[in-house]
Amino acid sequence: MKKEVNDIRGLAEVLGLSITTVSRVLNGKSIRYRISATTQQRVVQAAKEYNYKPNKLARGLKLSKTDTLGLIIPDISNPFFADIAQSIEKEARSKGYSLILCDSREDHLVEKELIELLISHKVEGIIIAPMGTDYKHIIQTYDSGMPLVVVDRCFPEIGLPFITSDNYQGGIDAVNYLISMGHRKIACIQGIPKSRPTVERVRGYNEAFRNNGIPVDDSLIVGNDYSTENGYKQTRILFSMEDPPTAIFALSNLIGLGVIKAIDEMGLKIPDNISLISFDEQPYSAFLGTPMTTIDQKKSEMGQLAVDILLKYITNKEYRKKVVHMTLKTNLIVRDSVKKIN
Amino acid sequence: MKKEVNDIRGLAEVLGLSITTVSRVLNGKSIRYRISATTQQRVVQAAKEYNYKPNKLARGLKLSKTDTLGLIIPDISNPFFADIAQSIEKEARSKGYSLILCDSREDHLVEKELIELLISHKVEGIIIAPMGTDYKHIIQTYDSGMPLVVVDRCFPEIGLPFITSDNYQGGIDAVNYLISMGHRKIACIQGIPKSRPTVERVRGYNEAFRNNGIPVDDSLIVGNDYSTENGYKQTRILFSMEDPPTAIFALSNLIGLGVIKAIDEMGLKIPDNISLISFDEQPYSAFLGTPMTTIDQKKSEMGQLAVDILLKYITNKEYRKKVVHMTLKTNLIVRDSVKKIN
DNA sequence: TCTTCATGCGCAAACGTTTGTTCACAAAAT
DNA sequence: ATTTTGTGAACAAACGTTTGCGCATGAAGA
Repeated sequence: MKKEVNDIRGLAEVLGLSITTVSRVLNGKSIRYRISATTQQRVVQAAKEYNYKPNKLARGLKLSKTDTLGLIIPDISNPFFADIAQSIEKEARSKGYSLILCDSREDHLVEKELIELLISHKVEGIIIAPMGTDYKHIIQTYDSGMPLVVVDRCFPEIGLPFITSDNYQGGIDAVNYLISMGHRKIACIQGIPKSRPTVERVRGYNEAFRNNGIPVDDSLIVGNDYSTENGYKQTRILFSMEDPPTAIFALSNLIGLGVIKAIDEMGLKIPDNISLISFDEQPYSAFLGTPMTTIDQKKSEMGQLAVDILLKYITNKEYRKKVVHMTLKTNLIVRDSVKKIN
Repeated sequence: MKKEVNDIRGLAEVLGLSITTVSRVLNGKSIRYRISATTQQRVVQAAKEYNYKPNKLARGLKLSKTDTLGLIIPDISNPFFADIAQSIEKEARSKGYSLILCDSREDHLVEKELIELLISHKVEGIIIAPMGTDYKHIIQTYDSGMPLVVVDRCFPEIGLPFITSDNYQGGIDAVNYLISMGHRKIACIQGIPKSRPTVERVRGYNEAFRNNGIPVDDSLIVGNDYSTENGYKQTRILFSMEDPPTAIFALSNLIGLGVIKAIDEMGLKIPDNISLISFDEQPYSAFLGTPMTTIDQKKSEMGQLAVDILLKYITNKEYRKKVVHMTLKTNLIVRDSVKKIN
């Protein structure tokens, strides 16, 4: 039976060479250090044979290079973020990086701790989809020199690199469409109120009304987070009004699901009794009770670009001065959940 | 401005103490090494003040303790696995562990490489939802001493710890229900044919027929992976037969979605033209065109238990001799996608 | 024959921790 | 006055790598 080799030392021993030489060959520095061709081949061969893989801890300690990125997501069970996470993982690994996954559960304190956790893990960079209401901890991390890019819930007012959807235009498109279908009394169920996607989508909502010369009723802008529960609750409340809206603009796929649940429970029908349009397309969107009209986001592009930019920051110190702000087009997918009225 | 402290050395310097003493205090070994109470307080205070966090690489190298677990998932964009991943992340972190997330994309070769990657990262244990067709690489890793637990796609025939659903009973329940609703010609669209969940669910399918004294038509057991595409394609094929089935048993939520898509495209209705029951409940299941009857799995329990068991393996060498095999009850959720016939 | 040079490889320090052992000092015991 | 004891803290090695520098050896040039 072959000797167990877990060390570079072990490998060096079976080869009768020094650790130094083995390391050099394995790191492709043979020419630079004039290692003979035969030695080179022997080392490579033995490394394969004994399945030697360098210890990433030791390597990371020595080189300050851990081949690891950190990812902080507010809720991985939300398919929107699961999709982003998947594309990030794929892109990262294809570039030789592993991913430490953290789920902040939309908790600000947890988010702070997770950043520190990632730092102590010596990740080379961080991709974060933050809660989106506060950025002190994030900018502080960024300013300390940690390569970092924000996805989805960005902060355009400060110098943090981000990549997100064009939520403003998405909001305009959604509401324009509703208005073009004759709707005037349109409720908007928000995500986290101060988070950028919500702010922008609401801004689009307002802008669409203004463009069409219709006054906005602020009392129809309700809700406070991206969850199904919020969608459900707010819909029930909206329909407890004497004159409920004719349409709802749900600011996330989860909210949309909550709206449907409430509508369902009340024995009402989409779009007969209420029209619905929801942000974020999902595989099931087309197969819901009423196929849903949605605003699609380029999730996999978002993840991929986030990694590419982050990697540029990591490898190119000069590039780090550029603060990349990137906005991805959204796409209105018309189905059956909006009724033409009047 | 305060001096920057990234080192234990830096911290020791500002304190005028040796590295040794600082380390001991921070690791709670003050009594054992007779560090005075005042020194103790000074150290703790300074550590907080300078926000010192030990370098996990150095610590891991020295202690062979990385506080890191590896997770390999075949497809994180599949909400079934996203849910499991979420509960795993939560449970792991609550126990002080971080998670390296890997997505094997149902690719056997990738899966092998990912295991080696995790090993070189010196994770303390691995949770893997494998492709489920081959286990050589997995058992080899396990035998080498790496704590490991398999979730979902297990291999009961070999000595690998696992935790999965009672897919056999789930299959029986589903088909029993269909039969009780008068169905006899029931198609089964499989996941990966040799993977355990599929094998067991199909076994349940057969058993239910036998129990009811009905012969099984093997030609109705079709399909070859857990994807939406598979569900779609097989449904189209099934309906190209002269005498199509009256019901379909879809062996995953993704397959179920594919079935719906095909039915939809053909202008047919669930359950009028075809009944459907699908494995794995999802938040949207209740709100589909026809609210879907499903077999629910205890996903978060699965994740949580996987971590708990893995941690026992890690911390308790004795426990490692026990090979835990755990099976979680499934639950039939009846909705409207199955019609009573005859 | 003696110096110079190219070739091929190894020594040892360093990365940031932890920890067995040792050391210095003062107080107590002899 | 000397030894013992107790107290508090530091020295240095080790974890598995990488790498600047140095050290042999033999061939070529003087």
